Amino acid sequence: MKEITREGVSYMTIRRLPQYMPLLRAALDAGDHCVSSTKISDFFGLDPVLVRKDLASIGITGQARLGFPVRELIGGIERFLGWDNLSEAFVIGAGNLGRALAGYGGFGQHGLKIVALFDTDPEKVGKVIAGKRVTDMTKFASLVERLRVPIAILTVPPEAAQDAADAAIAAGIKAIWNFTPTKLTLPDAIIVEQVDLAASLAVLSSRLVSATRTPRQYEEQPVNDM
Amino acid sequence: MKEITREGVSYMTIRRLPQYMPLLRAALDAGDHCVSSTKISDFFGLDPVLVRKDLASIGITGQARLGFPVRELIGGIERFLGWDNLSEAFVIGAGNLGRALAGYGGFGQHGLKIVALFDTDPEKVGKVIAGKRVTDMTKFASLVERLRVPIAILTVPPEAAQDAADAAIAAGIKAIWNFTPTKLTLPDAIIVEQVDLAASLAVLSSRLVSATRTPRQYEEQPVNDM
DNA sequence: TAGATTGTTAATCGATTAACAATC
DNA sequence: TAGATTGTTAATCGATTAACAATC
Repeated sequence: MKEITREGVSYMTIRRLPQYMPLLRAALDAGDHCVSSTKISDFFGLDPVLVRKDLASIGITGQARLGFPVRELIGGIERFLGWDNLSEAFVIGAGNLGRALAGYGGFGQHGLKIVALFDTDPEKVGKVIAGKRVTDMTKFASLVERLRVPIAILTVPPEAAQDAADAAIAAGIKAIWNFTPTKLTLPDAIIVEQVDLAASLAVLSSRLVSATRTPRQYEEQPVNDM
Repeated sequence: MKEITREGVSYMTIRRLPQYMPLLRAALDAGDHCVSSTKISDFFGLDPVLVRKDLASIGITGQARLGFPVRELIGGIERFLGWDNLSEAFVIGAGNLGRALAGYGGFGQHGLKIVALFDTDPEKVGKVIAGKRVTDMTKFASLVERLRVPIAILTVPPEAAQDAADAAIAAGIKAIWNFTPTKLTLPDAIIVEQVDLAASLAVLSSRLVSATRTPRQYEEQPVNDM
């Protein structure tokens, strides 16, 4: 088992690594023992050197002439991302978005296990979504402590986001995956990952404007990457 | 009305611009005529020069000693992003995620108007979500053509994503906001913006691994930005 | 061996930060 | 005027790409 490096891995590399996984899993299913950086890069329109750099930066090496051993590659990426051990998460906010995330079956492959949803609305409390119970928010702190849940997924209305985040931190949550558009002010030690739909939409709509208002320009737009 | 530049605006700038908006709207509500780059940058932990560069790149200039006129600033950003004219969108896939997006009231401020949802499931067709009707997917093409809807928001199951995208393009859709984890293969002229939750989760979980497996490291992690 | 592929070192490119003059 | 703030030019930093030697 190779040593996984942790320092010196760039932000962009971390974002690309999970994208490699479906291709690698497909290769494994097809019975391939090795996969070349060229095969990976072709699929994503990347430079093969970039793929090798990504893999080298987490300590995975290939073999000249053969490529990278698929099984080790998958294991290495999973280990680097912490996807080899499931991390448990609570969803705060059992609206449509919270329920959509709770119902998504794919997070298991990404090392995430949603355990329960929380809400303040008595109408919602008690319901079960994809096998996960909607629990009253008053029980949040004690359950975080008892189950040592490290992650809160925030899907409350924007105006409730800061309070919910504060409550989560007070309860001992280590990381917040924030799906609300609210910018949170939290202690530095807390890990916050923002899902910024406004930014994503801005990229889309600014390209659309370029394409429609000045048709000739859209071929010169920066490539999709996010 | 100042001229808005379109070329030479970086990807990161485009992603930051919408984040400035809530602060600017708040300043406007508070009756401020001007806001300085320092005030904006403080709020986000950015360098004030970066804010000025962002604004300069879309052709907005400030006044020494005063800062930037709030009203012009808001107008300029909205115009650059195309948020001054509402773009209409169809949601394909009326599951929890599609319904969550259809029910979100904030897109109007971001120049997006969700007009209807589409699904193949007869159980869902006919229902109304936040005033938007769930329509049978068979009617998609004719409605895109009739209403000249430029944007499709893709919230179908992963395995249905490519087919749905192909259908959208065939119908005349110009841009796809893809919420599925499926990498789409589409003509170059089509604008695709990927909401990549796996990438976002990878950033979160790799930091969490660093923090828990090697506690001393987490202070040296790259800053939040997404 | 020959050739495909990796891994490393240097060059390029782009974005951010630093320094400082210009302005109101 | 003095001082806060902008805008520009240069320096730094980081990520990507190019060139090429090493390897199986």
